[in-house]
Amino acid sequence: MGRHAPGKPGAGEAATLEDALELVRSEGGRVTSSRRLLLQALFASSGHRTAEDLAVEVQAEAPDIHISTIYRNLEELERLGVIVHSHFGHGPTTYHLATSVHGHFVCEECGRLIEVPESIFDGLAKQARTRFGFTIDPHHFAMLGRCADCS
Amino acid sequence: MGRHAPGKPGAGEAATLEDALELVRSEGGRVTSSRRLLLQALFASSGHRTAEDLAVEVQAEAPDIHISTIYRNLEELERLGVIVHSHFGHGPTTYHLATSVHGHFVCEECGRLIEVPESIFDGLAKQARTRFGFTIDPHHFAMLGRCADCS
DNA sequence: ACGACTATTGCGACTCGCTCGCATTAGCCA
DNA sequence: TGGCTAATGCGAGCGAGTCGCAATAGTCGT
Repeated sequence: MGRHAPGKPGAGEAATLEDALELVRSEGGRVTSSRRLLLQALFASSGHRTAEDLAVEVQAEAPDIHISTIYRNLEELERLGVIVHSHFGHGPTTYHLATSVHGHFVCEECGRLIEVPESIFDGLAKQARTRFGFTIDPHHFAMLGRCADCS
Repeated sequence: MGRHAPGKPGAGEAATLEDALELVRSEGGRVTSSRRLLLQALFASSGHRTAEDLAVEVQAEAPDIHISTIYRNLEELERLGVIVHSHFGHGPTTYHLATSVHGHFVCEECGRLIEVPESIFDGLAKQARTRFGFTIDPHHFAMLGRCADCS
């Protein structure tokens, strides 16, 4: 816990919806209803959500909120460090709160997602660094393969 | 060496263009000029090629060959085990001969690609299997991060 | 060498997941 | 209350494929 996407100045974390809105405000952003609804959706379920998915939920409350607004807000919230996104093989980008960063294994056959502690990548990270000077980011892209049921 | 994408029945490898065409023929496929030109392009350079990229090269010889034909042939050649594809973060799918399968590190900042031996994933593979019953496929999707220059 | 059979092709239309420009709306602060 | 400008809705566009269909062309048996 306590880690977020690296490198962005002014990034911070938010444990509650109000914290997140406060963070938006403190950066000169405005608290709009689309922002609030989007954050509500994100805080309501702890899982991985696609933009489409979130749009449907937000639009249940306010049907006029456009998908492009969702994307723009997701981008902004990520810049602020409130959320992070990951890619699971084929299929759309998923977003979740930055408070729970972890690695992902995704089954190429059935699509099943397994959340794994980032520490499982420690050995690989070390080798990558010493042998190739490369710093891996195990969170951003999932590791693909086959789950127990499919292999 | 000697390993290819797992699981496909009838899969084989081809060391030369003629071997590959023979394999196509032996599976009831036809040796067409688009097939031959595509394989020529693939054998000519050992790197990672996108479909677009290959299309341009093929079309230099035969301008009428449509991009959809390229995609269909790439799919078929992969089914036969002649080539494999990988995904490098954002950006299009890349294809290369199955004779050199390896892992990939891709820099999220500058896009640089580092080819790494699959053995670097051995420790992770073992942990993934014992702790989660998950068999990783380190070739299909690249591991993202930062290269020495960008970190 | 000739058909017939059917794999393959070219073409165009379409999808998915975004991304962008632009005119309008609406937060926020004085 | 007004003004400044961030944010929004809308629609068009884009990259990377994917698909149905009618026309074409390899291959094989004779």
